Amino acid sequence: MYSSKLCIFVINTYLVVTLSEENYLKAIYHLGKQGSVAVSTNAIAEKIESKASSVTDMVKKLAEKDLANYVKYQGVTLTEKGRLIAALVIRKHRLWEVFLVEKLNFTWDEVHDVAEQLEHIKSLKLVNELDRFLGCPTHDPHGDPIPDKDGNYAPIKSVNILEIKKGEQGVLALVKNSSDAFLKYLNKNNLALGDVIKVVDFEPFDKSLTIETAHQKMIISNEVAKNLYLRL
Amino acid sequence: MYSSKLCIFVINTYLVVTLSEENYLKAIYHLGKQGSVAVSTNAIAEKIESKASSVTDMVKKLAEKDLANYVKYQGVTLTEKGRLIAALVIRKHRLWEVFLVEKLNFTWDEVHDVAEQLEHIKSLKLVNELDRFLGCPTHDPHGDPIPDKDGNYAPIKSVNILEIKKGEQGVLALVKNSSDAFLKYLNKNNLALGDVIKVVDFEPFDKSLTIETAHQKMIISNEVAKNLYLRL
DNA sequence: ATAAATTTTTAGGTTAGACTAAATATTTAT
DNA sequence: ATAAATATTTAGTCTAACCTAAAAATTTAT
Ligand SMILES: [Mn+2]
Ligand SMILES: [Mn+2]
Ligand SMILES: [Mn+2]
Ligand SMILES: [Mn+2]
Repeated sequence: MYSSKLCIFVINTYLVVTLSEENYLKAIYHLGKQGSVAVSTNAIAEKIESKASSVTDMVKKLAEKDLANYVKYQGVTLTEKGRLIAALVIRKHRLWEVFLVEKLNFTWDEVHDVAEQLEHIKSLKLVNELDRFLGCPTHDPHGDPIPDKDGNYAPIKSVNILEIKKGEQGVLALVKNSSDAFLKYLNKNNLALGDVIKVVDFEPFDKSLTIETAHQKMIISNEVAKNLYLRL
Repeated sequence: MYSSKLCIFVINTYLVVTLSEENYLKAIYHLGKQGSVAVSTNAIAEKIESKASSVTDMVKKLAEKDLANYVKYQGVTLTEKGRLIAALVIRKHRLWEVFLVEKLNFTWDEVHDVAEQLEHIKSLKLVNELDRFLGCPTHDPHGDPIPDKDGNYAPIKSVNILEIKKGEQGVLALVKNSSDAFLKYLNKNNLALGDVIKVVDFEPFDKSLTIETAHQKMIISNEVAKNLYLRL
């Protein structure tokens, strides 16, 4: 998907991207389908918890460095370079999350803040050795795919639980929301990645769902259901 | 050595110390016997590769935060708080160095730069779990002691090879210089931590030393000898 | 004891990355 | 089509962490 020439370029320029720039690239990547769809400065500001005016400044700098495409009033996309750097930051983030859960006894709701720091550590050897040490995992503790060293990952094949027919079941493979509140809700209700979940009933009134797991039968709100993805 | 009240205080204020402040605290700690002996702004500037005028600014800020004691023209020492924070940063640095060597196939000359980044990651759980995961090591890959969670470590009991009598031997336990050049010299000459080294002869002319290991007999310069410490 | 050399501080300036408030462009509603 | 609402950019500030050059203090040499 990315040329090896580009990879080598990025590897060499890699070190001159600041922590703040990495966070912007990541935000644009996440908001705009890997940076391919234009995102507004406002959307970025909200994601990054800053102000639109700060985003305008930074986005100009990214365009200057050929990491983003920016047209006034028309939003931002990523260049190939920008997209690859973003993917490599996300790769590190997710590998560190695996490390924290698998090796250091963190729970899936504890890893994100620390991974936000670790994702900025700059060392190619570190990330590649970490990958090897963890057994080259393909998914992080929340079911998100881990990009390989070229920034690529297999397309997600899980489907939202709301699109599954009554009576059918699947394995919980991905949670689309990694917020503390949501993950703690799942913990409290004994729902974890890998659980087999069966859709028992759908309530048209509030669009809630009755589901059944090995442990229990329970009702989940539409809001919760939106964030649960199953592998069939 | 540190009161637990202080530890709790530091744990709570910990997060408001910047990366740059941590580096200054570490420099003062290393230059002035754990910060107990006054160090000059020039010495700090050289260590940190900055300018004395920048150090003066920062040192005022550290004094402001009650992390350092600073009297104009008379150098800097650390307060108890400053000393503990410095020790905890060094703890992280050395634990990460162990991790890199033991788990990620780094060599002892490759770890320092990455550890310089990792030492600033802020998470109490991370450092304590890392410690446990590594089996609570007491020394890093260069033989330096690892402070415990209260910042304490056992006094070093190794002795410089120049102080050992002809004919006696010991185990290489510490290298006082972790520069790339020095560690690569040791690699090239097959000298590693844990090796048994015997002092065969001392040459008064240039103060060089003839030593013998399991693999070889060789001459080392006084410059090299100064950095080798043995456990008897 | 005084002058010279050295060290340290002060004064003033730069840059990255943030902010607020005002100006301008775009979108939505009438 | 025009006005109102919303989104975005510009202009001007701020702070942390650096810097250089000049001033002041301290140390060393005569
Ligand atoms: Mn995360
Ligand atoms: Mn995740
Ligand atoms: Mn080191
Ligand atoms: Mn070390």
